[in-house]
Amino acid sequence: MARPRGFEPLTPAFGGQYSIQLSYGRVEGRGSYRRLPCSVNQLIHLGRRHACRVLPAGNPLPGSLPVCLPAAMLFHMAGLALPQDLFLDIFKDAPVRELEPGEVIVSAGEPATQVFNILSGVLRVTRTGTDGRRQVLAFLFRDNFVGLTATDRYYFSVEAVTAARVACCPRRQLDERLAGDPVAQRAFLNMMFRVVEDILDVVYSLGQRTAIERLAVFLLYLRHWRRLTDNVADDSLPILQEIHVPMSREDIADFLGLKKETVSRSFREIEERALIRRLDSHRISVTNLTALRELAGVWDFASPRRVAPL
Amino acid sequence: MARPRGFEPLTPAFGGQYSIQLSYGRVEGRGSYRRLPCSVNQLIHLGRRHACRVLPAGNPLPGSLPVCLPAAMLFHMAGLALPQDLFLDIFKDAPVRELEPGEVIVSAGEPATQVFNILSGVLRVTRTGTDGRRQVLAFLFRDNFVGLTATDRYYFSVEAVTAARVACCPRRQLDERLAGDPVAQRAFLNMMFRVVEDILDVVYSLGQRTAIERLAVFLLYLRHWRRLTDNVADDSLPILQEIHVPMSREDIADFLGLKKETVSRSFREIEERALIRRLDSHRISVTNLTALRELAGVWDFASPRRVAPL
DNA sequence: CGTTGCCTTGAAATTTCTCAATGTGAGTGG
DNA sequence: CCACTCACATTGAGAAATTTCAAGGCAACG
Repeated sequence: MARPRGFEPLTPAFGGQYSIQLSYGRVEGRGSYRRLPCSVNQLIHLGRRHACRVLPAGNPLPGSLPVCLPAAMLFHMAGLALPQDLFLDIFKDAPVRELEPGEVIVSAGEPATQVFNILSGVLRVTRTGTDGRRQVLAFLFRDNFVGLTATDRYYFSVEAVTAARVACCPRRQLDERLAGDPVAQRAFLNMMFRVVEDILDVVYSLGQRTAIERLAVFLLYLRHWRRLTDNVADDSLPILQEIHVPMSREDIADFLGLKKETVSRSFREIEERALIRRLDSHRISVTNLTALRELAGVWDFASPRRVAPL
Repeated sequence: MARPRGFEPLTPAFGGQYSIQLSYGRVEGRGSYRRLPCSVNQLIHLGRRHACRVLPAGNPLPGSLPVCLPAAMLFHMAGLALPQDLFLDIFKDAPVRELEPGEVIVSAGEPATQVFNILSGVLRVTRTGTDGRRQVLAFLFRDNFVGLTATDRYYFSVEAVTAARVACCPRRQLDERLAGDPVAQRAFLNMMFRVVEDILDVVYSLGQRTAIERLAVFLLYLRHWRRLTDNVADDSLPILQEIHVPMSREDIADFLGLKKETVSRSFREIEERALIRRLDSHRISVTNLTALRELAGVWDFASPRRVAPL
């Protein structure tokens, strides 16, 4: 089945129920990557020639409602291995899963039986509404941890953005570890504080910043993570001049609360202001870091990550 | 000094440094409520006749940057007293502070020495950027707890929206309590999970929902809190038909990432669709709850608040 | 060398914001 | 008791930002 001109390709395969989002229209059905849930003509007749993406329908969770509710516990670790990350030893002998781009390791609605630690690669944490709108809640990098929830089911999905390696550990094991070790539990709690702070920054961004400012913050955020994952101590090292953008424009858009076209245009505007140069669509060279920071309103993310001593 | 026609009144007094925000323009200076930091003519000459509000300048924190960084640890308790809220006894003999509307109990940048438990009234948690943009991170209701941070300074401000009563307790006391009682610490950790879930809902709202949808969610959220604070068991009780909106349009706007005019217009649109009636500006009568829930995409907030048993 | 899977760009539509003016209800002083 | 002021709230009109829809562009791949 050839893709008609103007149609965008579909995102990689999922299993199960789909909703096809055609900017405001919606069809439901079953299908997989190569096989559309309905004919292309049917899509066209639905009013728009611009089928965008196939998303798994956001599953309403038992006892609660689609999206606005308890979403997830996820969390960023401090990045660099800090002394208080004491509970990490549970991952020492844990089995490692190799992920292909697009592969799903956590599906919203499934029982939350496992927790994960990212060894390499980039993943995204998403929440999709029943109407197909998707919010990327976070990107996960090396040494990030994800999977714990307050309730017994995941309220978010986690998919690989790039090829990735992930250590998997039964959730019960973590629970037991924390129950038996108050120090580890305290470390865990401290990390939660940082997570909350990080998410509140996202709230500020989404609520107050303009599109171009959000993108500027995002670029600095990627630069920051690059620095952490590669253990670059010096902030001014030339290797940091280039920012690697592993995720698609669509992922960025869903993270920043924009549309992919707006993300493209914001990239262009930042480039026109001579703050960056686009080497290719996944590599950015920063030509004026100071101005980029000013635009973002953020100097650096390497702020007090260390937790106040107990 | 008479207020010229067209000018909006200034918000109540703060101490210290101010920034006057006149939609995009900005002056700095010192002053108090009645005495402007500069003459009205000076304001007018700055370009716009529409002085809006006096805000304390968002203070850049030492070692980090203005806004995007570690913002705050705050958190919502489950509302109803749940068995796992074991650490609350530290507030039993704590001194109680009576707050007037607008009174500040936590200022961003100050050392984080106290934690608070709300006994009655409504407060708001805010983060203000150096350019005067303000994001309301959360509203606090009865039995909410606020004040703990990962670092030793507050990264947010807390002010009273209505008259309120707040129990104050030294932070050290809470730290000691948690250090000595793993069960309380686990309860605390579980509450943090719920906080993260709540905040991620806000992220979804700000990123994906339209103005009118955000307002619909917000109304349901207020209804939910009314239910919790007043211990209304039955969701369909007529007392819940009326929603009390204690905060100003500006507060709502800064919470939802909109402007106050947009909030007003969204209220009107929801009213025109016959989902609500505006009794007065602080009281809303819900005429079609089902439709309101559909608009919000949220059925209820009373979802799994209880944490999975340890 | 055409297909595939993104990315970019343009133009028009829509939403939200800005600016300005007016409305309202609760106090307040004459 | 009656203006008046004050502190918001509402509304309208035009501007700006963002999204929608449409059409190409480009690099990788078989």
